[in-house]
Amino acid sequence: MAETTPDLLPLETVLHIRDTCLCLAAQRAARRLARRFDTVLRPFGLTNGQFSLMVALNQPEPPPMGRLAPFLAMDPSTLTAAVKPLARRGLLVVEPDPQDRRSRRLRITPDGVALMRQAAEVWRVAHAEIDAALPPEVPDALRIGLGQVAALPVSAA
Amino acid sequence: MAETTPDLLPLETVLHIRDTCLCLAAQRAARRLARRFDTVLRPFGLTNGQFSLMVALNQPEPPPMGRLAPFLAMDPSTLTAAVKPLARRGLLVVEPDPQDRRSRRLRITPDGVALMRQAAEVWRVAHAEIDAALPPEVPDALRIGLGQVAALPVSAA
DNA sequence: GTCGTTTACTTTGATATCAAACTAACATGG
DNA sequence: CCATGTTAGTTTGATATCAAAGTAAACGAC
Repeated sequence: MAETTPDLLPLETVLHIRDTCLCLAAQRAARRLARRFDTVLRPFGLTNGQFSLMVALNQPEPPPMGRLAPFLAMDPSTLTAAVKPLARRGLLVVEPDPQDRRSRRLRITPDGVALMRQAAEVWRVAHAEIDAALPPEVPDALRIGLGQVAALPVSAA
Repeated sequence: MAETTPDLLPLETVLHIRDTCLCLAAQRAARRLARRFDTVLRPFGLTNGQFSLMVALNQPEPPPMGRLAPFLAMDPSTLTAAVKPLARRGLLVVEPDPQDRRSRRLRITPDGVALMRQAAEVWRVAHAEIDAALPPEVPDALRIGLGQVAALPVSAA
């Protein structure tokens, strides 16, 4: 009787991690939501992340990248990369800040606004479907909890 | 007085999306958690996603990729790519299933088990820190809510 | 048996993600 | 001034992510 399987971690450890790890739970839920929004936004050539970024640009003053990255909880270099396809399509323009030439502000263009008007409507429909598919108390509970997780410090106290 | 800003979306629309979009909230929280676990797992050369995958391999029967992808809510092609660096390091081996040669099972190696024994301990510490940093009712509420989101169908009903 | 269909996975091409190292510009102490 | 330190973004290299198209094997109807 050949030994084909190496020793494993204790089963209880594995089940404990699988059932309690918030990182895994968040990744799974985030992927599922991302795929749903990617699907409905595909007619506009936008991904869920591009949509969220474009929403954040709807401010009277074009926000500098240094404010957007923390808001989206993403690395500055990720934002640099994310801007490129949107700028290439003319949905936003990158403007150096005259007051501080290190800083770059992202300004949504009229084309970007026009696209987002339509995209916001399909967002509304898709989000209503998700809200309706969850038990009524879940969406708000998630907003509160996810907000507190996003507000956690990057490293341990 | 030059017009420098194009028309924007209605402010109330933007604020509504920003404050209620579960997709954005999940992405932000997932990124924050991912970065924290990436940090503590870095000494082992593992990312949070690699850790979750390796945890899932601790089964008496090596699971086929076709079961792992849905469990992790990821695309099969993403799993194919994720396996490569782990196989290259000898932490797992890919075994064609003799019963169905289309199917491939992922078997954790003794090296993989040894690494995961250590990694599981830092996971425990890091996760306890996160639990402690959140209001006491939040972690369980998130587990429930995130589980229900992950269980949503990929496309709308 | 064999042809069409379905299933399991891979490949390709594009974007997403971050760490580390880098550049440019501001800021400040001397 | 200017030398030093800090801040804002970018680049590079690696992995992560998915859609679309492709390959190979199993299945099912006939």
